[in-house]
Amino acid sequence: MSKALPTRSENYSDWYNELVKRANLAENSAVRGCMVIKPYGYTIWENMQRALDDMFKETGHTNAYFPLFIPKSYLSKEASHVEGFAKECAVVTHYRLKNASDGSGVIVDPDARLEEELIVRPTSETVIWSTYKNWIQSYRDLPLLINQWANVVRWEMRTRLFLRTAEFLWQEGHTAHATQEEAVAEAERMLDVYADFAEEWMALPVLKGVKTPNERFAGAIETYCIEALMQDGKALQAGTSHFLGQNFAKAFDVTFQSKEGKLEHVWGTSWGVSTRLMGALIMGHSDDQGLVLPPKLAPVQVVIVPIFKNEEQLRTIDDTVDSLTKELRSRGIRVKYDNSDTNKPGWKFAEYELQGVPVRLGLGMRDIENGTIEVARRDTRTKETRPAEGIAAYVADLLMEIQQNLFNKALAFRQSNTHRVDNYDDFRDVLENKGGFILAHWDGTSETEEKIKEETKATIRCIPLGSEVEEGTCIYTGAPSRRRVVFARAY
RNA sequence: CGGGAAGUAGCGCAGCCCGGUAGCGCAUCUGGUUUGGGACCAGAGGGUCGCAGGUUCGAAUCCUGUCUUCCCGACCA
Repeated sequence: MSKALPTRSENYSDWYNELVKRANLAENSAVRGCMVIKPYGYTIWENMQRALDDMFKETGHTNAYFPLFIPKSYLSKEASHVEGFAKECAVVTHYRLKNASDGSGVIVDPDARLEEELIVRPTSETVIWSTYKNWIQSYRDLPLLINQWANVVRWEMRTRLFLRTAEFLWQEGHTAHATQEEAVAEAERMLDVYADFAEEWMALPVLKGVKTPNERFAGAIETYCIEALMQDGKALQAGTSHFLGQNFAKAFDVTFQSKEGKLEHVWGTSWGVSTRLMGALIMGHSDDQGLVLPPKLAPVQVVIVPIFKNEEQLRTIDDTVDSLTKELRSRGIRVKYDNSDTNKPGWKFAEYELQGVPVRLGLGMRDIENGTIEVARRDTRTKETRPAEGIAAYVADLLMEIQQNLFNKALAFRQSNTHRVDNYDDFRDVLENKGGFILAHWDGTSETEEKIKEETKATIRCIPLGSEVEEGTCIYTGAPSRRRVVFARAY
């Protein structure tokens, strides 16, 4: 690995791409639009999965698994749903290969055409609702609260590591309820779960809101979302939760008998977050030295680097570190002791910074003599020498402080990059020169939304939940408006 | 699918205009000196120059075709 990353200010895209590769998170695969997630990156994803999964369990959900392939006829049962996904589906048409008669290699056997094509799932509503039809008969079967961890495929034209890939990993929850109120409450509850996860684990503040009809999930009545702000001033949709109404229940004829004995269609929700969260995590905190990870998600929370001139010194340091490591581990801290002699300390310092390890402890003969230890924190890039006595407790506190500090920094960044704007000129000016979230009045029509998007590339990220009513006029048409919505350019 | 650019060692690139049998940096291996912020010296290994044709005594270099990748658009979590 050679020297410095591109800087964020020079070229944000280059910086991001290089960072993802150099920090060993992921790389492009030879397979079109697909990504290889490397062990280090995958470990972060696993940490996210574990935390999310616990939250799903706490809210009463269980995991299950549904097929990768969706018969074409399933996908087309809900009209707006298929329309939304039709343009990005991978389709299986054959089930066998054979040797070419001219010996040129293997070809698709034309005799092995499938009677009905199979779609590689872009999302699983259709297979799942076709299954739910058999699982639900009575109100006693409800609510049905299921989540699946899976991969999905969307044939994207242009891809970017973690943010947009042809195949990605995600979780998708699919629930069925007896009443509309309960389903809406579920969609809102899961949005809260996502927001809590983003803020408490990823240390990223998010805006909660609902999408405009234009941006709504294909087949949903209402799409809730969380939106995060990246360091280049662009928005990133970090998670969505959909109230599906009875759309899928009707399309797949999923009914139940109520207490009163009436046959009714169930009410549905679906919600998901993907490996895109990795992109949000990277873009949200990292700097020109590399990745910055919140301690709660970091595969390694503390790295210990010995500084030694010979074998004998190393053995002395090893002994000291051994008890320190045990003490840290007993507090549940993930520790790595890198006493390899293949790289010098300076190289290790730079490398672990690149990988975003929150805390680094440096220990040499000087420290052993003085009873000290060097503590370096990744978030502020500051170092201090502290007494070795009580260092484990200090580090445990420091990790929590770093977690909080990252959130505070991200929140302060979002606040200073959120602008209230009252006319179109200012709107364009802020968009071009500052970026960030723009709070502006909108007349509520799709036409206006489309025009603004065409002219500025900015989209309505969300209509914030719980925002106060404020009389105003649309920045584009001047028509009356009763609340501000959030505009931004987005990933 | 439109508009650009690029395919040469594991990675990043030069060489191409003006044909003469392939080079640099990083990485790797060996030996030595080093080790508190990305060490240094010496040596070594590694490439049918994307692929297929053509021109030529001779092609990484010129011509034709083709494939792939990347960037900018259309599409999207």
